[in-house]
Amino acid sequence: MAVDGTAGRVTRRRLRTRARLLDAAFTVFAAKGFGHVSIEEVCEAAGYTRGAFYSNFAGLDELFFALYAQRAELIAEQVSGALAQDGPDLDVAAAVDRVTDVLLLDRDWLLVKTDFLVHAARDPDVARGLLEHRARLRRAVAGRLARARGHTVLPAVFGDAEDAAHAVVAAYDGVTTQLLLDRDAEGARAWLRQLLTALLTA
Amino acid sequence: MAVDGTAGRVTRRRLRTRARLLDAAFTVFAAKGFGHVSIEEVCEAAGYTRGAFYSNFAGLDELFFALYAQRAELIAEQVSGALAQDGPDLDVAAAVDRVTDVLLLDRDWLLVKTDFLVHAARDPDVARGLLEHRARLRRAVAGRLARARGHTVLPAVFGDAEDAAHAVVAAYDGVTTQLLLDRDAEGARAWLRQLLTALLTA
DNA sequence: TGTACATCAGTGAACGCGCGTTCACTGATGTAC
DNA sequence: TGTACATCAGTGAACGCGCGTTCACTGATGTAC
Repeated sequence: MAVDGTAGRVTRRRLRTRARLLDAAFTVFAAKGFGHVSIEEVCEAAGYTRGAFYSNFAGLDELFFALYAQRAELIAEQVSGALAQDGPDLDVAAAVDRVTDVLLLDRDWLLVKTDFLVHAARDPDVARGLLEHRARLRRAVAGRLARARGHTVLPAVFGDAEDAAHAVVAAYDGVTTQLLLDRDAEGARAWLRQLLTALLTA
Repeated sequence: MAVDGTAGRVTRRRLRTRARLLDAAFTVFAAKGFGHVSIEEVCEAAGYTRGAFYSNFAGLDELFFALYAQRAELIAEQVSGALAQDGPDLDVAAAVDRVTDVLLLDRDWLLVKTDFLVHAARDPDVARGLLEHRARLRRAVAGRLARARGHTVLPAVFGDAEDAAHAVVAAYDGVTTQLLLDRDAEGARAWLRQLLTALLTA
């Protein structure tokens, strides 16, 4: 958006190029990790020259951030969808299964996400953005738990639904770490289910 | 070790150089992250020329691995120490506190560890090594839990002590993720304590 | 303990490559009539 | 719908730097007597 308030004319062609660069970047970043990726590699994978890259992004960091933002938005929508799917008093177990499926399905995403975490851990500004995204997901979970409360389950030692949601996120992060190493997606899902059950039932 | 079985004479000087390179590497890796670090930077931080580096390591990967192995060994010893400290029937809470202190104290270590995780996630051979290290820690925890069982606490829905130890590790990993982002070490410790309490008591 | 010698460890300069970054140019796209 | 023109988006070559890697050399260290 320019200073005068116009969007500055974003052509179709530009959007397509940007999208292709982002898609290629996802593949390359997942395969080699941010920090082992050159602009040159991303361009080659996308089928563009480096000039095209600089016409769309200021550098690798900006591309990486855009990539993360795009995918994170996608995931957030899927999670919200999975949580909203059933009525107010249906059991939590089914919701847990659906969310678990969304979150642990794509190993490439887990890799990129962890790369981003480690990047954010060294830059407070980036960290702030990531924390906000996490807070958004957590609130969605908390809302769902609050809705279920009194109907089906009895959360354990946690004060409120926010606290319990925090625990859910921690369990998810913990299981992610294990999954990244042992590549056992089936086991991870079962294990996350078991953990959440232990945490969310009295 | 040479083929003839001799250790090939490791001089004092060599040991010192190696140690200094490793220490400098730890600082530099923690600050910038593996993948944003050049051999040149490590050498400069350590006060050596690049030739010295190549005289001791084949490349950055080898240095990084050596660094991880060294520090992981240190942590493992500290954890074992913290777990063994009290008698067979003292409460788990105190042990939890001590272990928590060891594991969440050094942010630099958490950064390097996560870098290593993300590296291992892309290389099955490296992953195997890391998984073995984790298994060792987990067994130490499981042993401690088994010792306590019947005395003080009643582990929850987990089948055996191994399972419960697995949950402890997951909780630790989950809290680590959060701590890397919000830098709230005090909160992380309190939170890990709460999580472990929720997981390990019925 | 002291000296002479052999070997080792780290130096520092040199080479070259990969790639980040820039920019004049051209073909593609959008707009006005 | 078609044409002419203006602007934009991506091309590809060029430049230069940072740094990985090598290697002949020298000062440090260890050993034998």
